[in-house]
Amino acid sequence: MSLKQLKPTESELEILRVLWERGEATVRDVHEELSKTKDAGYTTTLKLMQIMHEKGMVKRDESSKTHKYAPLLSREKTQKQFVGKMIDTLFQGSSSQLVMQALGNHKASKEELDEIQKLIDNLKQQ
Amino acid sequence: MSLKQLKPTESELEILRVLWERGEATVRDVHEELSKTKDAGYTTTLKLMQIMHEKGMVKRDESSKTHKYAPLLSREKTQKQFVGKMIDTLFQGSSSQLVMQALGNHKASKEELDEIQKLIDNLKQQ
DNA sequence: CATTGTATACGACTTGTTTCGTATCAAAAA
DNA sequence: TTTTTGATACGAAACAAGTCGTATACAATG
Repeated sequence: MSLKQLKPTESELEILRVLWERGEATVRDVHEELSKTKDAGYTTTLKLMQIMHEKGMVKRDESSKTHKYAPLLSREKTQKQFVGKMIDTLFQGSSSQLVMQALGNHKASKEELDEIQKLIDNLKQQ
Repeated sequence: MSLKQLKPTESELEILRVLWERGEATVRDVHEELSKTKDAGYTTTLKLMQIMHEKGMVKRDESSKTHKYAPLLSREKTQKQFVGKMIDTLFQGSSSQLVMQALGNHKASKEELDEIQKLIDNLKQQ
């Protein structure tokens, strides 16, 4: 029953994105942030966050009237989970194919490329 | 109304995976392949593939009693779609972060690493 | 104290996905 | 020709996600 297999939905990921960024946020914080790109009512966001709380994805500080939410899933674990799944179903198990896709279609700065190169050098040494 | 915005579900991706691999397959082919890792009845797979046909995700050759299905979404386009989405929602828009994640957690062979290195060299030149 | 504004709780509706039972059809086997 | 086998079609149930209306609580303000 660990957190490992909790798989956030699309909307839950959007909320988590905000929580990861801020560390902690109220429903209104999150809702305002999401409103920039999406239009759903306040109670929709509220309900979603309540459900996430039930599922154990976020923790809730109820000490004041206005609850504060914080993520329980780490960004890293979640990234790992999704990347793994994606490599399996979409890239025939080959991480390098995913890498080529990502680098080929989405620009990265010279600095980022340098960093990746460093990582590759490291991996090759082992 | 292009194919661009068709977003395959989890189950649809599994079916597409088989179709991409084989180029063309019957419902039974697909179902047998999926049975290895999943247990759902034959008619479930059938229905799913019929719906995919309605949605325009696959084409269907009905010239013989046993229909043959083939993908209409390309693997590349679909990969691109999902990778893009993922970079946005999970990697703050940074492709290199996704790359680091993928390389860090999932082994790649020396040959693959070489290939990636070549790609990076190319990208740097521009 | 009454009103207003801002919260949470909760139930219910809508839409989409997955599942499967059953009907039907056609070709191959008996 | 009758039966059996293997295929598609189709409807409906089960489930899940997302949406929102409304009830209710409470504190700040008038």
